[in-house]
Amino acid sequence: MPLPRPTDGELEILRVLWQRGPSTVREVHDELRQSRPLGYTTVLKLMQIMTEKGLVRRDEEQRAHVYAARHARERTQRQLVRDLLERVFEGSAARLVMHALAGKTSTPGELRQIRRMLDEIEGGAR
Amino acid sequence: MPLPRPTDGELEILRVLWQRGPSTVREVHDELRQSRPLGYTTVLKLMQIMTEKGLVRRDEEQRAHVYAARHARERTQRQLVRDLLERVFEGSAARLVMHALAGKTSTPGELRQIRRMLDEIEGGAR
DNA sequence: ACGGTACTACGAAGCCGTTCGTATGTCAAC
DNA sequence: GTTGACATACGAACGGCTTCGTAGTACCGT
Repeated sequence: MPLPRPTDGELEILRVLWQRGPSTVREVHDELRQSRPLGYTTVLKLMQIMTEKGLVRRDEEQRAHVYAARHARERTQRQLVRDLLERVFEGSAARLVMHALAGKTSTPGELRQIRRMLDEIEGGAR
Repeated sequence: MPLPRPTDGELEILRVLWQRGPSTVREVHDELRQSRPLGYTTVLKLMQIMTEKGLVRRDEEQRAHVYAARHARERTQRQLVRDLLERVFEGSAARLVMHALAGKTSTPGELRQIRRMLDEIEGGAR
């Protein structure tokens, strides 16, 4: 069973977990509520489903269960980029990269980092 | 009304329309059927919904209506990249780029093209 | 003219994602 | 012990996506 692509709502929760580390439903809810109104049990239910799907792990030691993202942010990001690549760019990473660079301004430091990455790729292939 | 993010099924159809140009339901269906079993009316219904949403345009001159993607592939790609950027990368284009480059091997020509793009960006900022 | 073929339109079912209300359980403090 | 605060579990409603069956209609060949 390949881990499923997180839905929009699930991604919101994962973002909080990645940023905060292991958290209770209340903590996640408090966080999310700051950007939009949202019932407590809504978050609870969602996180229960995410547990079933294997997107998060649940520690039931305490009365208030503690949830943690099952996979590191980087791994999930990589999965989603790969997914977009296949569905929309027919595998051409370069086209995706160019859209990303064109659409959003990056800092000089980031650009330098990308160049370094290109160097590594070309160096390794040689 | 901002144009909605295409669903997975809609994206499949858009890919065919971008590749083939304006097409009838039958032509799209014939194409899609080669990768997976799929009823004719399923494709029809989906394309009707896409028309309502404004994702495609429909020419009803002929008995078999001719559908065309409303927006060029590049524009939709840009939209989806931007969307992923906000939802998953919190706006950091560089992080997205690096995942894209790391995950999939690119050809030397593509890599050169990316470098040229970096040059343009830095040149413009100076 | 008739029969078959091909097309559109429509409705409905099934599943999933999101949302919330309610029921139930636990714990601490008074 | 009773009450209040707070937790989980669960069911249900609602909408959206996907799928298909059926009905109606236009066209073409014989």
